[in-house]
Amino acid sequence: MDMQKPVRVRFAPSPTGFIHVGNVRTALFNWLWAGRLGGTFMLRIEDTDAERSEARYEEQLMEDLRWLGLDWNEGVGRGGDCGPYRQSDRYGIYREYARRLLDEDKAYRCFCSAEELDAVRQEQAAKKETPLYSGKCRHLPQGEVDEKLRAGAPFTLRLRVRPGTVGFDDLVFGRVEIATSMVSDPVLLRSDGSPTYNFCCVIDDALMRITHVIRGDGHLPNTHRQVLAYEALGFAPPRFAHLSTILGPDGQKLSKRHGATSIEEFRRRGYLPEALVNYLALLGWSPATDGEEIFSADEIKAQFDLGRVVKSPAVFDPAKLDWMNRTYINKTPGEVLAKTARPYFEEAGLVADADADPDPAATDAWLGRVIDLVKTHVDHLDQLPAASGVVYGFADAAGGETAVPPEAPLALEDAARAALAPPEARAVAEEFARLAYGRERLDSESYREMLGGVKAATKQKGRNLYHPIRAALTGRDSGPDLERLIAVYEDGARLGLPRKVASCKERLRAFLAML
RNA sequence: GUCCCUAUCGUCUAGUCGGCCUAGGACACCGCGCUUUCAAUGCGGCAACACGGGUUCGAAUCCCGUUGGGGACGCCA
Repeated sequence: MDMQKPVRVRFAPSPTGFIHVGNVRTALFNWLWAGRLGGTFMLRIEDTDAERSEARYEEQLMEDLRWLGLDWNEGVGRGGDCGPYRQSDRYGIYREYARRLLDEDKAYRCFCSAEELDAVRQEQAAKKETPLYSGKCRHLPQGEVDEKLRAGAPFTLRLRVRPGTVGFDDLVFGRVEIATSMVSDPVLLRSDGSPTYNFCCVIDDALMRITHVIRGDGHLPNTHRQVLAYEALGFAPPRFAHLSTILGPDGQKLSKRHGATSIEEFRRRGYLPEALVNYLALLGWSPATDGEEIFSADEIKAQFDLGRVVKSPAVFDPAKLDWMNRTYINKTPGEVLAKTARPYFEEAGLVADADADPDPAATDAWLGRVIDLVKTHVDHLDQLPAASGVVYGFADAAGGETAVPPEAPLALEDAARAALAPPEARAVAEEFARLAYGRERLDSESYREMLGGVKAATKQKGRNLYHPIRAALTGRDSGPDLERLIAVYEDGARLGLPRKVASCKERLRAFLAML
């Protein structure tokens, strides 16, 4: 265990589906550990399950990692001197080691059929016994083996598990030790000659000089088998660190029915990668200092310590993720958010597709101001178009995902109508409108001047002054700061957007006519 | 069934050698303040050591048991 050795860790997913938050947290902890210690973070693809592995999942998974900023510096897509990094490209290597184990009698051929083994297991289960391999083929006389081979009988290769105990010192769970009598002789090679996970994993981690295996705690029992395999192969085992499972709010393993779980889905819904990374890092790990929880990836990297990872499973809390995402959204300037948020506005028909937009830069700049106005109301970016109703003029689809009416007229909400009902309120609104109509150009500065004019003419102030103006201008009785909103209305009106943004004068005329 | 792991507020967690813990922080929730309004924000509140035995002058912290939760027992990974 010399700590001088450069740290090498790997993330080794199977491309059998969309990658979910649990896997990503594993990748993240590997990435953080490598980053903290200035080591190598490798991506290896475990596609020995030919049935379920698909190339598109591999693509997706790499895209997800890149999006999150979990860049790997060796492995699939990056190369390196320990390749190939896809297990399906390494079968020759596994065969070679299997041969060696067989020659050294550390492994043996098992001629039991899958059906046979299954029957035995069922029998054992029925008798309430621990289902274990009987060891039937462990000591087959050589003559019998030769005979079966001559007859072309299919066989698997099993590791000969030694008596005694196996154990290892897990970086998060501590010493874990069991009697080898509790572990069946693991199958190394299937009857079709393909290698199994436990075998590939050991050979790859050894050959790729992995120093720390950081993975889900579902592998904890596998680790015993793997340690035995390391022994048989004559390799020194790496350090292990097992991460507890992430559960859904009901305490069950996180799955699709808990809502969004795939990274792809979080991205689609407008979660920021830095928020997801921050949240996931705090699931099972915490910094040594109490208090602050908002950290950049680099800040986390600087403090990350496997020794501070908790052993018990953590429940994924969407509400806290939302809070964190909100925090990041509010920290990020609208003009920056506009780049990632624009597609949501395009989809809602509020801005033209970028390639059909005569001046996309102007649109983005304006969109950034809209976003700054309404972003404190959203949990994730895909809610932005609906939250922008106050600018576009449609009635707020409260909670509605993308319910943005394309051609609806300006909507005067009941609360705004009520706010304008008293004669004094109406007088304020009309005086404001009169001043606005008389002006060529409206902006934040002229708004302040007009406000003074209305104040002088109507003798109203405070709420009685602002509220009617807000209602007559926005059709609502609450919303963002008027001074900034007015400029956004005016500039939006000049932009020629697919869904026209009404100017202040147009709004005043329309709303006052509705009373 | 057998084996392994695990157990602090509703949730994420701090608590690293037992005393500094009348158990701290964050999310959620509730209240108050700020603000023309809403949101944001600031302040405050509610809320936990699963249970039972030990060991000890002293236990959330150590030991045993009970209960709850998770996992494994595959020619899946």
